[in-house]
Amino acid sequence: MHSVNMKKRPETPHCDTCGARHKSIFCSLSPEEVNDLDASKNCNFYDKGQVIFHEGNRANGIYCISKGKIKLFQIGNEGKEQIIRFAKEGDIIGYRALLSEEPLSASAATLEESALCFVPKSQIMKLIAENPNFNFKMLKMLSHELGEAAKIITELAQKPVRERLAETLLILKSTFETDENQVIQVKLSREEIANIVGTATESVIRLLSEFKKEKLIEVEGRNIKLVNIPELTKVANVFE
Amino acid sequence: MHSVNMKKRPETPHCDTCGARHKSIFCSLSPEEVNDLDASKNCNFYDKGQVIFHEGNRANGIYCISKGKIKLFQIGNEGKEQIIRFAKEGDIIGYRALLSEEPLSASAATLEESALCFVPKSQIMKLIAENPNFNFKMLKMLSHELGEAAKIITELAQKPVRERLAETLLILKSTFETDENQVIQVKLSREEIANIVGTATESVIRLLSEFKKEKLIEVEGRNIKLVNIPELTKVANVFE
DNA sequence: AGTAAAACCTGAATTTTATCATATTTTTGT
DNA sequence: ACAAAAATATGATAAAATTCAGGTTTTACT
Repeated sequence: MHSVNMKKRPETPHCDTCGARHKSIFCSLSPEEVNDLDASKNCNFYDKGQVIFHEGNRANGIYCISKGKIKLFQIGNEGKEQIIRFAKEGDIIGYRALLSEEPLSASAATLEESALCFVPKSQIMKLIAENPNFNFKMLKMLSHELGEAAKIITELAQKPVRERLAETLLILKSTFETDENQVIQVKLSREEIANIVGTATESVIRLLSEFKKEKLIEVEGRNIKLVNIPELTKVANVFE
Repeated sequence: MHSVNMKKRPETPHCDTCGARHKSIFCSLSPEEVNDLDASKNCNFYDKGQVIFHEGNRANGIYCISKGKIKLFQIGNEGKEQIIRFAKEGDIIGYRALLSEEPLSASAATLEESALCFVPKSQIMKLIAENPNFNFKMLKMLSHELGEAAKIITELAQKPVRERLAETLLILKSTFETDENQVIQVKLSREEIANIVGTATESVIRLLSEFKKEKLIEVEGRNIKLVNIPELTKVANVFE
């Protein structure tokens, strides 16, 4: 038998008691709806670096992240990865293609060991149709994401690499939090950081060294510690 | 009395007979809903270059474009305009902020004389709540836009200016059509084109001259004629 | 029609960023 | 533990793109 890049484990939690659900778009479902959701879902475990879905494929449902960290990315014409956004515990992915009825616009891969629950299209459509609150949350999430995307467009178009990198570090902080030592709680390669910022890997390496010299950050392997956030904010040239 | 940058004219059409409505998200409303819509709307006329709404303000409704062409843009930190998207007859604008309940993420201004109907939030919310078809169209539009934004992000991050400009011309063609002479049906300054592409005005001027020399386009003032679309597509480096 | 302002154009200098080459360190697999 | 592979680092060079400066043309306004 050929090897499969997905492991199924017995300890799948019921949606009712799933911690991730309480932070998710499914947080305010009725007990009955939660049961329905649980009955329709399919939970799977993924190693670090595994692909969950591929750009261009059809979307048959969405994935709710029970545990772990995910990157969503497109492959540009020269084969270069562009990271579009991140998702973590309680986030859902794959909804854009599902709702637009277009092929998936991005691929998704895990950044660490993760557990994701697949929820079929029918279940999502049912919730949209029957639960106005859920529907409204969906509209809100989509339009929020659209606003975030517009911000990124303006920044990519107008800011130099140094500013974009500084801002990326701050965005990573607000997305994944920092521990008690101000270390960003996600491990990315220099190449992956470059694929967020939209630059060459060497540029990221050089600029991170600069930031280190300037005592803005400290670096230990893939751990990045934010030492001087006010100054980093200045470098990022953001005022909001 | 101070001058007001908005003119009201008597010949406002009823939504029922409005040509733009038939191309819009309101196209499949019931006769009763159309009456409701018409009763709630407020149609206004704008000169070329007038601002319809300002980034950062609260959204109290959406605007449906009855006639004309609109640019949506953000102002970057150095005060530079970044054009995020365009809208034309039958399109709506302002829905993102309305649905996310965030401040407007972009400003909107007319590119030519335009007529826009303002539809208050209550009316939109009623349609979303009571017309599942309308609601679904809304979800579809938002998620489609989100996909377009993701494409733009990858292109801004990865493609050189020359490719982006070529692609921008092709996008303008598909958004605003060309006349029988292959002239793109929108008039933009070189600076505005630069503010789509994310580059300096001089770069746009230089590259347009290049394209002209290479017989890809012909230029007469702000009219751009696409002479060799297959070759322009190659320059744009797009394959879809 | 005439003048001012804005837009457009072009060249040269400068800056930013990417690429290439190569060395070192770290990780991975056996 | 070891070799191989991958990731990180750094310098040198090249390419891309912006900025600046100076024109010309076009548009707008009185």
